[in-house]
Amino acid sequence: MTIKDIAERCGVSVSTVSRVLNDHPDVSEKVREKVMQVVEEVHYVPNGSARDLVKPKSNSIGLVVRGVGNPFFTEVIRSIENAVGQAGYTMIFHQIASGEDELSAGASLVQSKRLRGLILLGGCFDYSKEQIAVLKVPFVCCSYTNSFGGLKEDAYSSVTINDQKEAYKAVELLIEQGHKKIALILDSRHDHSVSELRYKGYCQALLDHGIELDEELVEETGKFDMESAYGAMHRLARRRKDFTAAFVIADSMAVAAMKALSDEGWNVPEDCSVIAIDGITMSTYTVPTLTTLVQPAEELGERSVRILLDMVEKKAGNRHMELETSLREGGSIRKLD
Amino acid sequence: MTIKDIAERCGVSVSTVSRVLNDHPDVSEKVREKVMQVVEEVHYVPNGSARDLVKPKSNSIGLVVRGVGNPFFTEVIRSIENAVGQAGYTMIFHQIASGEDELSAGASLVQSKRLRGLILLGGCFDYSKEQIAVLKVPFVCCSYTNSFGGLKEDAYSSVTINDQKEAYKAVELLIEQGHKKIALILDSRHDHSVSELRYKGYCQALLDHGIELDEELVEETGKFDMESAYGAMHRLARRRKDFTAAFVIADSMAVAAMKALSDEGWNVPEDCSVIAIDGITMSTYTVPTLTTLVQPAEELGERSVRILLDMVEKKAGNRHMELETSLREGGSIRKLD
DNA sequence: TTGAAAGCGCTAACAT
DNA sequence: ATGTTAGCGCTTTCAA
Repeated sequence: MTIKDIAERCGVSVSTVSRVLNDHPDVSEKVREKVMQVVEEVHYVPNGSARDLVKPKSNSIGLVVRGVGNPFFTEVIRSIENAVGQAGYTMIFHQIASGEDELSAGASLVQSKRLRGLILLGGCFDYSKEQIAVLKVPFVCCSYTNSFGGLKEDAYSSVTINDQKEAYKAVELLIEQGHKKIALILDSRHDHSVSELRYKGYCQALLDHGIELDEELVEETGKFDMESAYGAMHRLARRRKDFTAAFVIADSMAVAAMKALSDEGWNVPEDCSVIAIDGITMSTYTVPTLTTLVQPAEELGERSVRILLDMVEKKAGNRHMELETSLREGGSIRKLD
Repeated sequence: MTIKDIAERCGVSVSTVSRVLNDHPDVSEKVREKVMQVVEEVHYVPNGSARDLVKPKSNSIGLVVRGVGNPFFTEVIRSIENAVGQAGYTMIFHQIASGEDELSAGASLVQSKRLRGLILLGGCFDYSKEQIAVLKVPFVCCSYTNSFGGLKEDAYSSVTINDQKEAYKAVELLIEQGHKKIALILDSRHDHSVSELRYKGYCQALLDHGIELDEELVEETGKFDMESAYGAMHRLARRRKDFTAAFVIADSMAVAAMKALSDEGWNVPEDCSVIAIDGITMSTYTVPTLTTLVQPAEELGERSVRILLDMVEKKAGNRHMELETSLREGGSIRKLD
C-alpha cells in the first residue's frame, strides 16, 4: 500500500495525498476528508524510509547507552523515550558493551539512520576535541559531563548532577551524624568517571571536617554492578570492623552492599550507616529503606531531550545544565553518640 | 557523503561500489581494496533509508513493550537487543502505555519502518483472529501466550513459561513446608493475563492438597507495580494475622510486599514465608534473599529472536516454546512445624 | 569485470 | 486548489 494507491482510490494526485498527510494548507476540505477516510480504511501508514530519504532530515534521534544493567538508567531511558515521542520524534535505541566506544557507535548510527541528534548515557567523561569530531550532529551527555577532557563548553551539551558536590553532601551528612570512620565503595578511584568524581567529593568532605583519609576504608569493586559491590563490601567487612558508616556511589550497589553487611552479621544502621546517590525505585523497598540523594531521573531525561531538540531545531546552541539531588531519608543512617 | 562520492573518489561507478559494499562477487580484488580503503578513510556508512527503500525488505525487527517499569522485562529486553544485533538485524524499540493496544502500535511500526517481524513483550493473552490480522508480519509473544483467546496454534508464535504450572509449583513448595494459610498477592484475579493464570495455579495447588480456598487471603493490587504491591500487602497484614506464607506473582512485587510486612512488624520468614516467580537480579540482594522460581530471562529473549528470525528468513513457521523455571532457594521460606 | 539506468515511496518546487 | 515531475541514495537488472 503506497501513497499512489491512496491517490488512485481517491481519484486525486499523489501530491494532494501528501499534502493531506503532512497537514499542508491548500487542500479543500472535501478532498482532505476523502483522503483521510481512505487512509483510515486501509490502515495506510507512510513508508518512513522513503520519507527520510527525500527529507533532508529524518525525525529520529538516537540514544546510545553503556550499562543498561544499571537500574537508574532504566528510569532515565523511560523518560527519554517518552519525551522524544511526545515531541513527535522517533527514538533509536542502541546499547553498547562496556568495552565499546560510544562515539563511533553513535557516529555509525547517525549516518546509517540519518539521525538528527544523539543522547549519550553512561559515556566517558574525557572526550577530546578530535574524538567528538566524528559526531556530525548535536549531542548531549546525559548524567555526565566532560570533567576530565579538554572540551570547550560550547562544543557539547550536558545534563547532570554535580557528582563531586553531591558526594560531598552525602559524606557530610554522615559526618554530621557523628561518623568519622566512613567507608567508601566505588568502582575505581581513577576511572576518569563518576567514581573518581565521587571519590574526590568524599576526600574533600573528610578533609574539610578534619578527618584523615584512611585509604584502607576505600574499596574498589572494579565493575559497576551489584555482584561486585557485594563482593567489595564483603571483603571490607571482613578486613575491618571499625567503620561505622559507608558511602556507596550508587543505589544499586548500596543495596548489594547492605546485603553483604547483613550476611556478615552487621546490622544497618545499628552497626553501619549507609548512604548512596541515585534514588532508584527499588531502594525504597529495602529493609531499612536506603537513605540516598535522589537524582531527578525524569527531569534528567526530559532536559536532555529538550536541549537536544532545541539544537536540532536550531532554537538554541549547546547548553549545560546542572541538576540538584534531593535527600530521601530512609532508615539506613543512625546518629552516632 | 553518499555512494556517489565514494564512486567518484575511486574512479568507478556507483554500482561497483554497491557491489563491494554488499559483498557481491564479480569485483576485481584491486577495485574492492581501493573502495574499501576509501570507505574506511571517510568513515562512509550507507544510508539505511535508501537501502530499505530499494530493498523489498528491511533488516529491522520491532520490539513492542508494555510495562518497561517491570525489572524482569529489563533483563529480557537486553537479551533480545543482543540477539537481534548478533544476527545482523536492527531492533526498533517501542514502549506503550498500559492502556494502548500493542497490536495497532505494532502494525503502525511495521508499516512505517518496514519491519520484518515483531516481538511483543507484556501483551494481552486473548487475541482474536481478527485482531492479529492487522499484523502483516511474523510475530512472537514473548513471556506470554494466547491462553484466553481462540487463536490456532499455527497463527502465532510464543515463548513463555507455563504460568499456571509454575504458580502451582510455587504454592506447592509452600505447602510442602507445612503452610496451609497461604496468602496471594496479584494484580487482578480476572485480568485474562498472567495474574489470572497464576491465580489458577494457586487455586489448583490448594485444591490438590486439600486446603480450602480462602478468598480473603487473596489481595489484588490493581496495578502491576511495587507501590501497589506494597499497599496490598499492607492492607492484608492489617486485616489478617493468621497467614504464615504468601505467594506473590512477581519478584518486584514480592520485594515490595516483604517491605510492607517488615513495616508492619512481621519478620520474613519467621512470621511469614514468601515465594515469587521471576528471578530478577535485585531480589538476590534482599534480606532475606527472596526464594523464587527463576524464569530464564536470557533464554526467553534468545528463543524469541531465533523463532522470529527463522520465520522471517522462511526457515520455519510458527512455533511455541515452553520454558521451565528453576528454583532459586533464598531465605524467605521457613519450614512450619 | 564494469557501467548505465530504472525505480523503490515520498516530498516539494513548479506549473496549471 | 490540484497535478506533474524531479530527485533523495541505494540496489539491481541489463548491456557492454
